[in-house]
This record gives sequence, C-alpha cells and structure tokens, in this order.
Amino acid sequence: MRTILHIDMNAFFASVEQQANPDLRGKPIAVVGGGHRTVITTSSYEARAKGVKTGMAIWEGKRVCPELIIVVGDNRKYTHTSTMINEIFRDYTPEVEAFSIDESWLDVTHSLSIFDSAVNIAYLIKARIRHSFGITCSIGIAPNKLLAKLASDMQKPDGLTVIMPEDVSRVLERLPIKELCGIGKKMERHLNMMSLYTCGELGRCDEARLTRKFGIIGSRLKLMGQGIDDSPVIPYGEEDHVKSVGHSSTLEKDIDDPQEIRRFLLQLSEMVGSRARRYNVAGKTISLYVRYADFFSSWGKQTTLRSHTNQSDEIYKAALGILNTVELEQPVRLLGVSLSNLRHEVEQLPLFEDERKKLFATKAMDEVNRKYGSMVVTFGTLLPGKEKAGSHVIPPSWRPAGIKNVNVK
DNA sequence: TCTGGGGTCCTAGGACCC
DNA sequence: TCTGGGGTCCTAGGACCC
Repeated sequence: MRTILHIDMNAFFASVEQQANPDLRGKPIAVVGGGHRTVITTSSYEARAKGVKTGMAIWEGKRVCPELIIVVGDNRKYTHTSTMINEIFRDYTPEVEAFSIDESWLDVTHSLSIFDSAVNIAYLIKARIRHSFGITCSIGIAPNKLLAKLASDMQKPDGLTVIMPEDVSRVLERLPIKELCGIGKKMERHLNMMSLYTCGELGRCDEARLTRKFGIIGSRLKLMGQGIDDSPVIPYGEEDHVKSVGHSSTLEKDIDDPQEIRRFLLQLSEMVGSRARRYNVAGKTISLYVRYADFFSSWGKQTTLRSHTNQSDEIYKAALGILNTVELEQPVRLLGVSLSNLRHEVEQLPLFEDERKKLFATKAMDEVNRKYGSMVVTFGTLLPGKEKAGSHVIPPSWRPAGIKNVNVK
C-alpha cells in the first residue's frame, strides 16, 4: 500500500502576485497575458467570490466584478517560485512528480518512518510554503494518485484532506463521476446516458458493458470508479521524452493578407525550431493548424518529411507547403505550427547539484509554457529580436493519470 | 464585446509490404 | 480469378489535462 500526496497551490499565479505586491493583497485580482485577446489565467479568491472565472475575457471579468484589478503575468516569478517549492518537496521524498507548474504528486511511502506520518509531512510542507512564499496550498493524501488528486480538490483554499484506504468506497459512492481527473464533459455525458452518475455506480457497472461502448478504456473506467489506480509517481529525470514541440498564437487582429500570414508562419516556425534545438530533438512531422475569424471553424493538416529536422527554415517550408495546398475561406484568427515524430539526441544528465537545480528551473519554465503558454507573453514577443520568456527549456513530459479519449461505439 | 496556449493519448482508415 | 492476415507508417480528428 502506497501513500501519495497531491499538492495544489491555491490560485498560484494570483497568490504570487499578491505576495510580490502588498497593495494587491485581499483584493480581487486577475492574472492575464498581454494583448486584448487574452483571457484570465488565474484569479484571486477575492475575485472568484465575485464570479470571476478562469478563461473569461477581461471585459467579462470586469463585468461581474467592476473593481477587478488586472495584472499582466510574469513567467519568471512563477517558475522561480515553483522551482523552490518543488525543492521543498524533495526534502520529504525523492519521488516528486510535477504535474504542472502548480501541482505535484509525492510518494511518501518510504518516508513515513522518518517523518512520523503523511499528515505530519503535509503540515510541515504547508508551513514551509506559507512562511517562505506567503501562499497556501491544498493537500490530498490517499493510497494512489487518482484519489490524492481528488482529495486535494475537496478543500480549497488551504485544505488538507485524507482518504484512508478503508474510506475509499464510502467517499466514491455518491461522488459525481466528473470529479475524477480524466473524466471530462463528453465522457460524463456518455456515462450519464448509460444511467451512470456516481463513481459508485461506475465501479459496479458490468465491465463488458463499458468495454462494448468505450473499447479498452472501459475497463480503465471501471477501475477509476472503484478508486483503483496503479500509476506510479514518476520523479524528475525519469519521465518519458517529449513527443512534440509546438507554438500557436492568436493574432491581435484577424488577417487575410497572404504575405502577413507567411510572415507570422515564419515566426512560429522559428520559435518551434529554436525550442526543438534547445531540447536537442528533431522531428519528421510538421503540423499546421488554422483557426478562422469566426472562431468555430478550423482545420489542421500535417506532412511527414523524409528525414528529421529541427531547422526553422525547413519547418517553415513544410508548414508553408501545407498552407499552399488549401484555399483560405476566411481571415485567419490563429495559426499554429508543431513538430512531432521526434528523435532525441543523447541527453546529458546533470552531474552536479546546482546543474540539476538549473535544469529543474528550465523544466518549470517549460511547464509555464505548456500550461499557459503565450498567455503571459504579449504579441510583441513574436517580433524579431525578442525571445519568448521561459523558452530555454528542457522537455518535461507528464504522464496523465486519466482517460484521454472517448470513442463511443 | 467575445472566447489562450501548451501538451498527451487514442482511434479510424488507407497505403504498402511480406 | 480471387483470396488470407500480420505488420508499419501515415493523416485526420477528438477528448482530456493544466
């Protein structure tokens, strides 16, 4: 039996900002990217109380909360704090897996004898994060990752929730299936149509019935309903390699001038190429993604080269080649370029502690990119001469614990 | 007055080879 | 003249996560 902690920083970006600037404390704030087409990344609990939600446009946030203070985000602050917080975690176990910039799992199974109990570890971590950074976190303790994540979600902010092995079935019995990490809106709808609403019902469902409908994922679903999850905590340095590198960006204005589109494509290709080179990877498949002005219509196409590349001009040529095969139907709202089918060159593992720390910092930076990407970067970063903040990165890669796909038969 | 960006995983179906 | 089954690689599209 394992003991897993899931630690979730509360309103992470907003908390960091409030800590950095005392004037913001106790006030409704929203962290956003630059440009007028960005959305709210994180908001403080004061703002949430007024109805501000992640994903809202700035005007929307202001509508529900007129006194909302808008703060343009700063990657460096968040990656730095995240790095130091993860260093604290490692004082309690080497088995720390960063799920994102503000969430980590810790397998403390082998640390219990040293620190007395998991709850004790949780209190120690909470205290240290509060003292060092002035921010709170919610911690879930459970026998596996799925349940630990569920538990950390149960009390926010500053929560501590324990799900003991003997409590699992009681906790899950009436829990809506959507609460499980990996079951999204669509899956919920499909399960509801099968008259399955709670984890208890899902866990008792006939496995054959689930596999008939969802394929191999069906058996996985049943296990999730029962709160069973064997996925290991994968420490830093032992993750899978990255599988793709990409950048996409919404333009400040919709464009239909082919020359402008090509220029933008070139910039994206350069961002992808330089990051791939920094990662020491090269890819064979180049994908182009286009979203039109109406927001709802979009398409993606890909092409595979005869050999691997991480050269910006070759990536650009391939992306342009795809673009030239289609007739654009509307002005373009968003363009995306991505490189996949990757080959990894030999990776040097850091020998010394400070190198390891630096590597972790770059990893954390990449996690900002992965989670919020250019939201915290203005369109200006696409202009020549400016390097995107948080781009000097080593590929992380996280292993999702949940269900990724629903293909209903 | 609109609605970001970074990923992973899974499946279907076609081409091609043995 | 019509037929198999296994495998790999590719494109396209969808669901999910933060």
